[in-house]
Amino acid sequence: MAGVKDVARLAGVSVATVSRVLNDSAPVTEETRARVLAAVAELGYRPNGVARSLRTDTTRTVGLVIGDILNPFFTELARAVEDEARSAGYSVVIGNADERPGRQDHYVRTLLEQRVDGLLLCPTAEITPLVRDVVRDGGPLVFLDRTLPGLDVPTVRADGTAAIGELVAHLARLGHRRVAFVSGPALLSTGRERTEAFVAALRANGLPVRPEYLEAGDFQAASGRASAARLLDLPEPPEVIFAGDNLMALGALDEIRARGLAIPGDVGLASYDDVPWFTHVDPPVTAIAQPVQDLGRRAVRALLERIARRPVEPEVLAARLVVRRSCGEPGPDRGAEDLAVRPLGAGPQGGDLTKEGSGPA
Amino acid sequence: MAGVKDVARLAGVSVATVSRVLNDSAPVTEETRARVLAAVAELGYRPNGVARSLRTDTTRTVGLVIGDILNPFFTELARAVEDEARSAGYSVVIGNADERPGRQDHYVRTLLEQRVDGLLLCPTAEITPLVRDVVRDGGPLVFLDRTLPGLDVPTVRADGTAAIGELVAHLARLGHRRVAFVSGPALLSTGRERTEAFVAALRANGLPVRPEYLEAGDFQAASGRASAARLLDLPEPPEVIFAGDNLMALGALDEIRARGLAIPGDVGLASYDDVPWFTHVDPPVTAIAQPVQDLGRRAVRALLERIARRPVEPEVLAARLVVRRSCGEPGPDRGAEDLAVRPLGAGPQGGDLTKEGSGPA
DNA sequence: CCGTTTCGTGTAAACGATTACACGCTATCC
DNA sequence: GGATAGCGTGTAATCGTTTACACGAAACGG
Repeated sequence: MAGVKDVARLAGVSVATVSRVLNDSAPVTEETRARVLAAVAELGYRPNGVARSLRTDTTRTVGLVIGDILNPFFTELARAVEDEARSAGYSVVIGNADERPGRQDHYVRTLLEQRVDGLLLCPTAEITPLVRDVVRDGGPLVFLDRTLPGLDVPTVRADGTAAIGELVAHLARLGHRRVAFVSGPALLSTGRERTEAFVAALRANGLPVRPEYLEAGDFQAASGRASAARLLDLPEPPEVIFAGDNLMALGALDEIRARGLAIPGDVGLASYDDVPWFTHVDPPVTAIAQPVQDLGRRAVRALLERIARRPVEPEVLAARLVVRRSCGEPGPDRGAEDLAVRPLGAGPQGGDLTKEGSGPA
Repeated sequence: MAGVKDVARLAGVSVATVSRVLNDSAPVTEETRARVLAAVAELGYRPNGVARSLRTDTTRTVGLVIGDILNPFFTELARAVEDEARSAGYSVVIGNADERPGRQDHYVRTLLEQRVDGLLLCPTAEITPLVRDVVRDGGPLVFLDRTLPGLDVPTVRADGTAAIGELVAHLARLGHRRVAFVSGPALLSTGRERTEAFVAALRANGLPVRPEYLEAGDFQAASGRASAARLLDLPEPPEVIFAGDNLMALGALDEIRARGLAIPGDVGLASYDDVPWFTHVDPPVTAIAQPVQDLGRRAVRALLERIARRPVEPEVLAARLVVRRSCGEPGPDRGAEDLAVRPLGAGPQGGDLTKEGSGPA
C-alpha cells in the first residue's frame, strides 16, 4: 500500500510537505498543494491511522462498553453516543459485555490497549480488579447509566426515584395493594436504587412491603421469566409485577402468556425502560422512560471534558412515567383519588404523569 | 505510561526479551520470564496495541458496518458476528450507517484508515465510489445480508424466496386476494429480491398483481407508516399488508392502530424479519425469520478466509415462515385448502410452515 | 544596501513495539 | 579436546506517520 513517501516522490516534494497538505498544519503554496493532492488521488493513498496514532498519541476514538447489545435500551444509548461522538470528530468502538464481568474486562483491556482516547463504561455488577486499576490510574473514564459503589468516577445516569414513586401511586390509585418488583443485581446502582425507590414508594403509599415480592433478576429476559414464575406460584401472588428493565418485562410477559393469564385482569405488568413495541402489546405496557438520547449525549460531552483533563460533575437526569393500560384502566381522571396518597410534592392531578391516548376509539 | 523499555530496565533484561516473554515467541528461561512478569505487574504495563499494529501490520480487528443500529435484525446480527469474531481472537468495530450512503462511507473510510484486518459490510442502497474503489483494490471485504448489483464481492445472505412463496400461499389459503407489499430500496438485493419473490408468489397463487399495492419504502419505520397510510387510503385497500422488514412493520402497525383498525379483521399484517416482541403484539405477527446467528457466524468465517487470502464462495441461507395470527386465524388444519393453490413443491399440508401455538389456552 | 522577518520547504528524530541477526555460553559428539 | 550445535539473550533496524529544527530565498524596514 502506498505511503506518504510514495506520494512525496510522485509529487516531487518531501514527506513533511505531504503531511502539511493533508492536515493543513502549515501554509503550503497553492501549486504544491495541488501537486500533492493529485499524487494522493492517483495513488489512491489512504493515510495509515495506526502510524498516525502512534506518533500523535491520540486515536480520535472512544470506547463504549455496554451491558447487552440485545437490549434496546443499550442500542438506543449506543446510537446516541455514536451521534454525539461523530459530530465531535470521534469514532466509537462498541464492546458488548453481555452483562458478564469477564467480557467487560476483555473489552476494557482491548480498548485500553488499542489506546482509545476515552472510555464510556456501563459497568457490570461486579467490581473487577481491572476496573479498579483503571479508576486508580485515573484514565479518561466515565460511567454511563450505572455507578459502582465506592468508586469515584464521573457518572452520567438517570434517576427513576420520582417516576417509581409516581408509578406506585398510580397503582395504589387503581386499587392494587400487592405489588412485586423484579430488580436487577443489587451491586449495580440501577438495581439497588430502583429497589430502594420501590420500597420507599410502597411505604409512602401505605402498601405492604413483602420480602417474597422482591425478586432479584439480572436484567436478562430469562431471569424475568423465572422471577415471574416464582411470583405467580406464590400462595398469594401479586396483583402487579413491576420489572426492573425491559428485557425482564419481556420475560415476565412470556411467562404470563404461557400461563394463559389475562393482563391486567389476572396480573398487571409495568416495566422500567420504555421501548417502541410496548405500545403494541396487548394491552400496551405502562413503563418508565429514561431520557436515553440525553444520557448518551451528555456522557460523550463529559468524556470529552475528561479527555481534555478538565474536571466534570456527575450528572443525574430524571426518568418519567408513561401510563398505559397494562396495570388496569386508568379510568376517568377523577375517582380513586381518595384511595391514593398523593405522590411526593405532586399537585391534585397526581403529578405530571404522562398520559398517552389509550389507543384507537 | 510505562513501555517495554521500562519493563526491560526494571527486569534487568533487554526489550527483545520482554517482547519474547509477552508473546512467547521464543524460549526464555523460567527465571527471566518470572522477573519480566513481575516487572510487568509492578508497572501495570499494558502493551501499546497501536505500536504493535504498526510493526506487525495487523490489528486483529474486523470492521462491521451495519444498516441501522436501531433495527433489532442488525443488532442480533452484530451480536452473532461479535461472538464468532471474539472466539477467533478478533475484536469487532461496529459502524452504524443509518442507511445513509454518506455515513456508510464515513465508516468504511475510518475503518480502512484504522487498518482493520477485514471488513464486513451491509451495503446501503447506493454504490458509492468509495465502495467501488475498495472492491477494485480487492481488500478483504465481505458483504453481509445484502449484495449490490454488478459488484463481485463474496456475500453471505439469506434468501426468502421460498418463505415468501409459503407466506403468499398461506394468505391465499386464508382467502385473501388483495395483498400489498412494502418493499425496501430496489437497489438493494434485499429490496429487489423480496419484491420479485412476492410478485412471483402472487402469480403462482393466482392472485392479482396490482402496481398500487407495491409500495417502496426504505427499511425505516417512518416509511412503513407512510406506505401503510397510502395503501389504506386506496379506494380499494389491501386485505393484508406485508412489510419488507420489521421496522416498516412497526410503522405500519402504528398507522393501523392510529386509524383504529382491527387486525386481522380490517387489515392483516405480515413482516419480513422476526423479532422477539412479535409474539406479544395483539395479535401475534406472522413473520419470515432469517437465520441471523448463522448469517453472522458464516460471514465472519468467510471474512477470515479472505484475510488468509483464500478464496470463498458466496453463501445463501434459507429464511423460514413463522405463522401467527395477524393475517387471520390459521384455523383447523383442513378447510380452505381447496381455495389455495399449493405452494411450489409442497405436500398436502402446504409445506413445512412453522406453526406456533396460538397463544394461551 | 544590509540586517531581519517571513515563508515555503526539507532533513531527520521521534512514537513503542517486533524481530532479523549476531553473539557468547554450555552441552554434545567424535 | 576441539568442532559444532543449540539455547538464551542483546543490538539495532523497521513499520508510516508527525513535527522540531534548519535553511535558503524573498520581502521588508531602517
